[in-house]
Amino acid sequence: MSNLKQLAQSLGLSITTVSRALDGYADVSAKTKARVLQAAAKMGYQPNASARRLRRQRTEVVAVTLPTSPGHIGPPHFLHILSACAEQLALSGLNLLIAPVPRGQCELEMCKRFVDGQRVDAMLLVRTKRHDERVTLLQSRGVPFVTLGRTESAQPHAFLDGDGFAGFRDATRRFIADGHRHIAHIAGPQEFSFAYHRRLGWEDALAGSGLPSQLLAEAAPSEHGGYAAAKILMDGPVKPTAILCATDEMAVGAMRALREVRDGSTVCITGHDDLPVSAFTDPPLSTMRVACDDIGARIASLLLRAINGEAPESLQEIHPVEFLPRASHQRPQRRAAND
Amino acid sequence: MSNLKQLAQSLGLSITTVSRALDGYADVSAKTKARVLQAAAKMGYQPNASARRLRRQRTEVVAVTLPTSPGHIGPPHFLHILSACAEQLALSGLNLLIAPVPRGQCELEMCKRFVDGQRVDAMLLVRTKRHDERVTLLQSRGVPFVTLGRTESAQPHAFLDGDGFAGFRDATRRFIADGHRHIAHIAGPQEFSFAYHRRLGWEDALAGSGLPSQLLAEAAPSEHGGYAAAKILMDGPVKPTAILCATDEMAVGAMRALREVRDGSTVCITGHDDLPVSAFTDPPLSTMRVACDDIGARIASLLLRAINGEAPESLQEIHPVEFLPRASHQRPQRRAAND
DNA sequence: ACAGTTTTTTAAAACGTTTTGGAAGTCAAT
DNA sequence: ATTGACTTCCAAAACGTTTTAAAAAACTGT
Repeated sequence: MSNLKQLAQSLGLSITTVSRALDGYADVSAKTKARVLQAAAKMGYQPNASARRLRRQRTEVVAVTLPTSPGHIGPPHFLHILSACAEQLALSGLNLLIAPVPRGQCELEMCKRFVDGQRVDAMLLVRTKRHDERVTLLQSRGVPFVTLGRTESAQPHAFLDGDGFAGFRDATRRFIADGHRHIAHIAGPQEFSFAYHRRLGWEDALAGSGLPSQLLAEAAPSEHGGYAAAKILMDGPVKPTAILCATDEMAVGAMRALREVRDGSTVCITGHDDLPVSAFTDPPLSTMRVACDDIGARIASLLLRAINGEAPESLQEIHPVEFLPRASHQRPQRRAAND
Repeated sequence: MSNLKQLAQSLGLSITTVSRALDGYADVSAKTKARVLQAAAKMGYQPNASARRLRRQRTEVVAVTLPTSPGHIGPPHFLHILSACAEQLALSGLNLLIAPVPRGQCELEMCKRFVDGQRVDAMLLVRTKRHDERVTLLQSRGVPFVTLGRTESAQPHAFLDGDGFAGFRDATRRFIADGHRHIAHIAGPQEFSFAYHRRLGWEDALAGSGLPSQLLAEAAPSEHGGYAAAKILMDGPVKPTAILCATDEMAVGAMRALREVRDGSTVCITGHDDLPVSAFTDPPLSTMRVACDDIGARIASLLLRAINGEAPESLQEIHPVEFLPRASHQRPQRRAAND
């Protein structure tokens, strides 16, 4: 509505002086500075974002494209992370822009528009694939970016990841120690980095104990995917006594499938992500989470450092995954009597 | 990277001609247009967004601030809606910008920055309150906007809402018809428009049958809120035999509280929103949803019409709410044997 | 070959900011 | 009074588009 020119005119000052006063330069007298600040506050002046961006050649925007699988938007736990990340970025004057990817459009196209249209200073990539063309694109364009989850890109890039391999390996070992011999895994689509590493962890533990790893089902990372996969596993010749699910959502689906098998046996189950709902399932779902309270903030910090030109090699973090024991991973015992 | 000037130079044309060719004006010869288009495609030219916005005086951006309650981001079902909305907006060249509100910052401040910084052509408001200061702000600024949920603003504004009143009234009547006499309601914070109307619906049905409406508990719209509220209700002097929860999330929490009461009785329960998880709880949660497949698209359409200057009075939609019967609202019967 | 008409191209202004490089004013020291 | 240093201010350029208004070029029919 109001712009610098009007503000300057109303004060009898030049545009330059007003601009500098607002930006807190030292070469404007204390008196005029106060006058300008007051007037600006009174008429609610806010600099026009487009003009500022055009002149400054930076947007102060970090974008993340949010993939929306058919009828399903990325796991809710992304949003907690993004929210924390936005909060931290805001401290440095950066805005986080979440852009849902329309079903028709491919995500790469969207990245291209952001980058080539110079709409962003940096990008955040979630749902990274082992071979991710978004990474290739951004590397070729020289745009700073951070991925949530590793990739197998030849050229190093900034990322933050949880140690899904160790998490699933250790959880599997725990089942083995508990006497389980038929331990299944409901895996996410293996092109995704996170799903791949989790499967590898499960396999590694089984191999370490000389157990076979044929109780594997791959499915969409949703309740329905977990449900369908568990159905298949329970209909197989060898019934699992324990199942590790790649995500909590899948575990919730799988639990329903297990309830539908009424042979008196109990199948132990675990998930990953610690969704809010997981503490409220029946039985409460034992799960895992990246053992770091502020992944969001850490990602923000990586982004800032990437924007400042730090080398990708020094912007890579892998955080341990912690196990959250609740009821669902334990053998029946007196669970029914307790909770 | 590349701009119009470079493109024009490389073609031996003026900036004007190139620009007009790309925009498909009729006053540029077919031959040169083809030449320009080809060259632009080859060097991957994308107009600089800031420059274009500055000149055009519009941003082609619609923003929605996403409130993030402490440690909790707005219900996941918002995101489905937003995603569909983004998809539809994209068809008209508009981008949907989701901006999580940092915990420290108040949402109103954020709206102000968007509006006064001329960062948006319109805004979408979710989690509307009965008396919403964001509405007042936007009205005073004359910025087009649509709210998801009514408000009690004196001045009319564009909105889309579900008929939560009728939904909860009818669900309550259904319980009454089933013979229930102690029907509780776990309500959301009453400053929120949706929570208020749902409670009114419940009360209306009770009053219509001469039943008292003292079995009311208000709580945060989360699993934990529902859990705590149900605990209180079940500890009261008069135990409910049925509970309507304002949201599915609250219902999930309440179901856990009900499981912890082991007196052999079964309490019927319903939610609202039809979250993905609700079909997988035990028992599957009977719930409600706005009976409209494409709320997101409808919101997008309202936004576009608001941007085009249509009067708010003609941009108000209230959609019926449909009941989704699953198992949780039914008296025990042979539920255990079925699923 | 010329005026009239239509098609095709372009120079220049504008959008609202930031920033560069001085200019004008003030003050102290000579 | 003049110099130099310092403070305070400002004109003008620049960012990359779109758009207005007009120039140039290419056709008409005579």
